[in-house]
Amino acid sequence: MKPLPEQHAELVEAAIHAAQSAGDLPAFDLSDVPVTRVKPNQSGDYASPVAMGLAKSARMKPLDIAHAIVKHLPGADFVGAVEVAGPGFINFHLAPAWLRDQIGAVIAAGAEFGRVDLGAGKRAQVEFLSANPTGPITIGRTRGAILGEGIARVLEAAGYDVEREYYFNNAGAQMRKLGESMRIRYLQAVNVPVDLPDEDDADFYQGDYLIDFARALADEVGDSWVDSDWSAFKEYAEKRIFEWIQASLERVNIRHDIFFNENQLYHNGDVERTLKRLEEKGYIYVAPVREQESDEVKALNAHLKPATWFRSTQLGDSEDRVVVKSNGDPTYTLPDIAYHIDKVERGFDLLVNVLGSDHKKEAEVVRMGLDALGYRTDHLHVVFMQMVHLRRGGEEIKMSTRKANYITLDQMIDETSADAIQYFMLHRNADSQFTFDVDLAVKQSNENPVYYIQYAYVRCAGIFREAAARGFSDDDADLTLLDDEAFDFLRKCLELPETLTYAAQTLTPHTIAHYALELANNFHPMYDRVRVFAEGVDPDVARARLRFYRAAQVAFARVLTLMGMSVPERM
RNA sequence: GCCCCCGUAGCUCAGAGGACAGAGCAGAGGUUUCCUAAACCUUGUGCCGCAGGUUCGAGUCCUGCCGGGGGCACCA
Repeated sequence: MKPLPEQHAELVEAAIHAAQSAGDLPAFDLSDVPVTRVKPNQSGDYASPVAMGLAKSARMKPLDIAHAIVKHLPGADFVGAVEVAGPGFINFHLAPAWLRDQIGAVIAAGAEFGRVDLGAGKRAQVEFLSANPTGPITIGRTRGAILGEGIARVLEAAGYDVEREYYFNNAGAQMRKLGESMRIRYLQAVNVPVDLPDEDDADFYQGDYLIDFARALADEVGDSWVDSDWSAFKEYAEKRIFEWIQASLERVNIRHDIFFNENQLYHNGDVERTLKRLEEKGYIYVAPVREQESDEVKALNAHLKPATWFRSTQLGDSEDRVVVKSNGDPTYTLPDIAYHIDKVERGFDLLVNVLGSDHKKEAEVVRMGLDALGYRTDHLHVVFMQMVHLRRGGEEIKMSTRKANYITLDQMIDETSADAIQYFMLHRNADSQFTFDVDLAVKQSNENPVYYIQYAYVRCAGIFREAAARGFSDDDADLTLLDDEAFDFLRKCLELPETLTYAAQTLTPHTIAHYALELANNFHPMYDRVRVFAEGVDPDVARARLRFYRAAQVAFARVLTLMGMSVPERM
């Protein structure tokens, strides 16, 4: 279904052209026709303030323009009463008959309800999580995972063909440290004396999980690995951690389509090729320090081993960036540019990358790298997210990843629920910090939006259980008997297409969470008054209401699914 | 120092250039012969950080300032 604001805008545009042809409006260029939703305390459902904006170019009073537009407005099944109000607003009321038909339309759409064709025929890729396999998914990474998956689902609902990708690096220094840490834990497990690095050692992974892995490994191979070096242990730890990550993700219904290993960019020569191409374009130089440094600094550092620099200042950067260190190893930047070239060359229409806001600079430099080589980057969007704080018992919990002072996704799920995590991780704008309140997430009351939303669906399901028990059917329901309050709720349901469109365009899945809460907010008070099986309800009215609740149920199932939440029949 | 984000009700936060600024929670009081009370009803709250500007119209866009957070590696 096309969003209603868009449908109204098309009518208004047609009306303006018709009015111009008829001489009721002068000729002028028309850009976008604005249509907004009308607030509940105003008259109408949708409104266009277009007349005010045209007053200058048409050299007419807004009210006269509005009347001219209304006069030439083409008919449409969804348009009921139309009025001009205030300084020149054109207010549209949805047609009652059309509204009644939407109940059947929503039911027929089912799981597809609200779908829009914004991305029809287009391919999108969402890269998210992309954490190196050095440890389990912590609460911060969870936000990235839920956000990425939320964006992917929104894009799918907006008609895109979506691929989910996980980019990882299992070759760098961090992985070597992991292997070393694992080796130490293994030696401990087989009772070989070994110095345990102290807890401030930045090279040592403190997590208990390595102790568990080491015990398991010792049970498996005995002490036959005591002379192995870090790489064997790295392999083992990596395998176990990846299994763990995927099992955790499975619990929140996240499955990536592609796992992209940074290594392949080295093996297939992409990294080297990227460097060469940048060099050919004159963006590369080799020197001990940045070429912008003073002669004094240069002379002072002339004896140092040179590094390879990307002249990003030519593309507006504040300083040039190292792409190959003086020891010959590339920095993260170079393979990252190569990776993005690969992504762009795979021909997606939309590329989304979910990153922590500490990667802002890096993302800019990668974009500059693509610009330098002439790749398009306008379809590349990076969604940055800020940190998650954790609160339990009214107190903030401090977390540090390396020091094993973290909380894993698994722990969070066990302590709260997968549904709570989905909702809370999604409900705030990505680029704002937010605090996950463990106590609130498990609270079974109206303080907790998770249950409030799910309960709306459960209440619908309850009605149909009752109907089945009584053998009462909604066939041939006469919807003219349906209550105004129910239609108000239906109007809210019909906002899903425009909400989805907006969420997809701005890559803001939190708007869906807000919408879901609004929907529940509109539902419960109505449910309280619009009863199906209560004393004194005429059977024909009951039939109409039952039919309506079928549509309401579809709407709640849809928003819950969009948020990755479960759709419980009972609570 | 440079860059990014934020500043809206007591709290947490929505807000897509349009009409009188809006949700949830917290506070106070009430509701159950009825499909689950994980619910409902009633009730108060705003110098939208400050100052300019653009606009017919600014919480929304621009500039400056103040306050808070984050980022600015030959780490990933």
